[in-house]
Amino acid sequence: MPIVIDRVPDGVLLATDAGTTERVASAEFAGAVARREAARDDPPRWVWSDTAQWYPELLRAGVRVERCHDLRLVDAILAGVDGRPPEPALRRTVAPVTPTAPPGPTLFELVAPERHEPARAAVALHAEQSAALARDRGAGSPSARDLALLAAAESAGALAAVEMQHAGLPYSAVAHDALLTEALGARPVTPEARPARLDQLAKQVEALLGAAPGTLALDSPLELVAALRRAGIPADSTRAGELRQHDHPAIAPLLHYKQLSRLLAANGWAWLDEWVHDGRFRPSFVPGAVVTGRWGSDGGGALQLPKQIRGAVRADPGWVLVVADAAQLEPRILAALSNDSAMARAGAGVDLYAGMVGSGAVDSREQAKLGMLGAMYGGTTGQSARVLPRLQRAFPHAIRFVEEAARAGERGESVRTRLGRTSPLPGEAWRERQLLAAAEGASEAQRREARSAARSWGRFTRNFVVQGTAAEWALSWMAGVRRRLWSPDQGPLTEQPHLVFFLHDELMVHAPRDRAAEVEHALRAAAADAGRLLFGASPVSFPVTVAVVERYGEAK
DNA sequence: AAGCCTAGCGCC
DNA sequence: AGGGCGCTAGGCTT
Repeated sequence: MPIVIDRVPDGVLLATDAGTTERVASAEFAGAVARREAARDDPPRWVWSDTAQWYPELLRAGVRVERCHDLRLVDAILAGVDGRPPEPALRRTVAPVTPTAPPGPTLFELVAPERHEPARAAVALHAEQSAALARDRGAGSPSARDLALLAAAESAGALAAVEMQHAGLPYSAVAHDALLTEALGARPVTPEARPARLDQLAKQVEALLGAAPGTLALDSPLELVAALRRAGIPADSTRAGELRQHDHPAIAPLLHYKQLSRLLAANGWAWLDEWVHDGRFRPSFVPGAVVTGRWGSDGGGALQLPKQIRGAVRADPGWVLVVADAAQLEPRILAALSNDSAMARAGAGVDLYAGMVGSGAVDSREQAKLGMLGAMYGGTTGQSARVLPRLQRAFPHAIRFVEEAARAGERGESVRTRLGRTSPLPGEAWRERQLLAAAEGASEAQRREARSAARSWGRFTRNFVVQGTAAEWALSWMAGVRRRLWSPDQGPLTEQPHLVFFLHDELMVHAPRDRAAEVEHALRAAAADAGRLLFGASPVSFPVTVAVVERYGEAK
């Protein structure tokens, strides 16, 4: 649903081509918009179907959008709250536009001027959504204020995602290549050939397992397990964790092979060729991809950039990377959600886990971390389960909160994040199973399976409230950082401090060195803002660690 | 050839 | 019997 801009009575700018039959070239359009934007004191909020669809082209034309309302993303949230399917008109029919793609059809050519239905639908949807965001849904439902905040944060995230793709993460292909060469040997002439170091390790493993050179497909788990067994290693799988349990001379080189093979397959030269150009890594980010509200990615693997290669992420000369990480975000979120004052006190410093040790609740930082992760994920075994009783005594409100979220899921109910994002309900098969198991004459096996499925859904809802609220905090943080860095008068986005990376609880800003302190302040201040936005006067703090570095690998 | 699944491992 | 993802390779089905 493309774009003409118009004022609507509440001061919102609406993206619609209703009433306009003129064909306008997009550059011309963008220029007109830019002038109009610059003349305003009160920044407009653009309303459009899909930020990822429309914003890249505007950015390329030099137009930055400060605020928007993403109909598709907001509708998905509201649909979840109201338990209805998402609006079909907002289904994505065209792939999102690559920020660096050569200009395709202009915005106006994408919809013939004689067909205004999509635009009219956009107007109607926006009216509906505005009403829905303001509607009181009764006790226990998210407030209009919270949903509006969530809509704004989600939409701001969508803008930031496009801007990050547009700017790209500064990345040294030379450094990456050097790193690969150091680990694997020189780049083979053909992509199928095994680099020297990898080949050497493969032959070593074959020899140690008693196989002839070139006869063992190390990348095939089935073949490898068989070969291990033939060599007297009682392996059930080829997972690194299991292999380490076995004592055999072939294990060490095999683990090394697997590590290098992984590096080559996931982030080797092919990856470099595909994703790094002109000194920038431009992965895709997908806001709202995960039901909890976390972002996803669909190309480039932005959210899985291995620590091993982060040294290749390098600021431009004279610039720095300001890398900020929200310290122990999820347990802090839980402390705030549950109003657990003991946990809030433990989190008064920068290290919540150390604070838990200091309060005497647990013996070690490692124990604190494992225990909290287990509590938030629903772990029932190992060390995390052993620590749980102590956590329960020390932080009863926090533990009760996640337990109640788990029980709700086990009953087949939905749960909500702080701002109201609602978990999906289990499917029909799940319900059927629970009913059958509860009926008279159900077999022991049926009851056991139903119980297991219920527990599993409970682990999902248990985690949903924490992971989802953490995602809301992170979106609010990002939106705040973006707002604080915003200055449309100072030229293009990439000539001033700008966001380049986001990783669930971590933000990175690429900035001229002499502006690093200002950026650091923005990152810290926005984090404090985010805490207040979500939790008001809660005593829980949300400290961020900030590193000003030239290479991402130096942070942390 | 394309699509789907699993194994395994990378990130949080 | 620990939550959420994406990606690759192998291996199967269509």
